Amino acid sequence: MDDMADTISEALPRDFEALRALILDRRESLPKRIAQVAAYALDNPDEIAFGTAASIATSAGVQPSTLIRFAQHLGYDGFTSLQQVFRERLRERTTSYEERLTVVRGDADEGTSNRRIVDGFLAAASKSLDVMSRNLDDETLDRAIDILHGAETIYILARRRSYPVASYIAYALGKLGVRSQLIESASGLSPEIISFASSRDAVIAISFSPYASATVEEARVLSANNVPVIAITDSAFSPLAQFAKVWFEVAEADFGGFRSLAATMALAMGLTVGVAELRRGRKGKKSASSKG
Amino acid sequence: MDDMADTISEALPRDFEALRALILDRRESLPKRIAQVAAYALDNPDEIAFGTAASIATSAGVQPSTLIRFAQHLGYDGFTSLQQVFRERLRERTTSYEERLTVVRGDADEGTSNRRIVDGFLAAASKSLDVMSRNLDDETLDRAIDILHGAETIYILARRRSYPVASYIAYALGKLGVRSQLIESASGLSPEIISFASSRDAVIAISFSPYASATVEEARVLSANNVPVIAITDSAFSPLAQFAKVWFEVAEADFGGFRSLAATMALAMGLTVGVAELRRGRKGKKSASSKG
DNA sequence: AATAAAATGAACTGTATGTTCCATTTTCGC
DNA sequence: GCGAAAATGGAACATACAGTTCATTTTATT
Repeated sequence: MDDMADTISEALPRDFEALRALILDRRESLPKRIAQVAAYALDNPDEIAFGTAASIATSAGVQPSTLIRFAQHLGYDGFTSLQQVFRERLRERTTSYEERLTVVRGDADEGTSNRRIVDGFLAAASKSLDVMSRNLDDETLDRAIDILHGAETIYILARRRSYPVASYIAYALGKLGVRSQLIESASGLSPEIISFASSRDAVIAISFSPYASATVEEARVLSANNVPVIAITDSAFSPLAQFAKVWFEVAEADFGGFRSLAATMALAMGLTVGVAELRRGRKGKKSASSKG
Repeated sequence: MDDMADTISEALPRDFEALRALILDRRESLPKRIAQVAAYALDNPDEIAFGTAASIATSAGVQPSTLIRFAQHLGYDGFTSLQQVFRERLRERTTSYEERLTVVRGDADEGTSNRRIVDGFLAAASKSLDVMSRNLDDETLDRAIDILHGAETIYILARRRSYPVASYIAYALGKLGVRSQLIESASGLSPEIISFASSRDAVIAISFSPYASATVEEARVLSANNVPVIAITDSAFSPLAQFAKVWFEVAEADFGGFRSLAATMALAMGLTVGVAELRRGRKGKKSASSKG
């Protein structure tokens, strides 16, 4: 049955993704120490890429020889060949914008000055996404979506710089069939509209320093009327953070005095689609069911 | 005068950026072969990070010993210490989103399903920025900004999904002291407002498939009245591309049917600030002067 | 043009590294 | 519970590597 060293024609992985899949696939059947190395490898791919067999073995808590055995178990002829895959991964990783902007061979003038401006905004956006990806708390997100899920109408509060996000949320919610009401600064009807909101509704309030007074005031009123407030803001000292039931701290990078909206947008879309998803599959009401 | 090996107290670079600056700084004064290595190093940092002294020397077309001399010229005590800097660079490079989404230890369940949705939007945004960074043409950008620079009033045309971008442009232009007029779908006044536009003005029209008929129609009318149109759209087949004086092709990645706006936003900000910059320093009218 | 100084090429060397080997322990089948 | 097979630890081994050295060439100085 077992055709060990014979017909290993299953082309052994040359790229990291395939290797990772292979390891996860065989995880169950690996010997204890080998599995220990496998786990370490997937958790510390950079270490494998850069370290020496001895140093890796030490920090993984095994003997160097186990590393070779691990590689051979997977079909590689030694640790070195396996290490190549981990190095390739770093090679192929796309360059970050910050780097692309500075790591140009010539002293400075790469592209026109206009290009440099756009690059600056691209870099700011990229950085913001990065920070968001690291800092976003799963539980906060779940609580926010849970609250929005139960709301009859979702009110959206934002002015000035935050307004584009609000308008996008309103548009997306509309497309997804979720009832929402955008509070615009233009219309003087804000007080009337707000007075309709009840505890069965919910509010998404978006505001960054310097906080638009209208947004803050309206959020305060709504909160006082027991309408749950989800706030997207930039610090714990934000007035919105005080009376929000759930609040997100979003740190947007800026360029030339204009802060990015990329991370806020992504979060907004996540909230929107998250709510819609939950409403669609009403059966699994609270617990977020894992779909495909 | 020259205090060579004596007082090298100028802390030698431990991070790549500083090293790069150091190399560029001394570029002129380096011996031929050393300079050859320096150029190769900045062009192929990944090779330096992973290769052996011998392999690098071969592909750089020098002797291995030259690599050591290069390192020592910069103040490092050997090739290995220099190589550490190149390796650190790869280590610190933030993981891309696509990777972060797939390279998770467990089979699938990293974070909640809501988290996965937000991650999806973050990844889409990141990808969009990446594509934009690669495809944006400097000349197109310069021409667009040049046209907008000469405009008395900038009209902004966008509906539905593109509307948030338009509202952000309007906000930013306002803050920067550039006269602009946002054409909203809500107000039935569009035709009247549009009729005021002349060839001394300009239009930014934003529309993606399926193109909002109002945007297309209004852009057509304006173009017919000799108002120059800058279009931001998604393909050469877009109706906007036909009568636009300058048009940008923006490929936004999507997640769950909702396309990102990150790249469009960055471009929009670039246009906005680019125009404002140009207007501020009116002296250097056409050629983009290098400031600071 | 002659001399000194710097730079370069190429072989050599000590060391650090991956790998192999074998004794010991653990796991599994009967 | 016994025996076989697999897995593991640890030391010995071979080699591939960075770094050194020295002869040669190139560049600068007088």
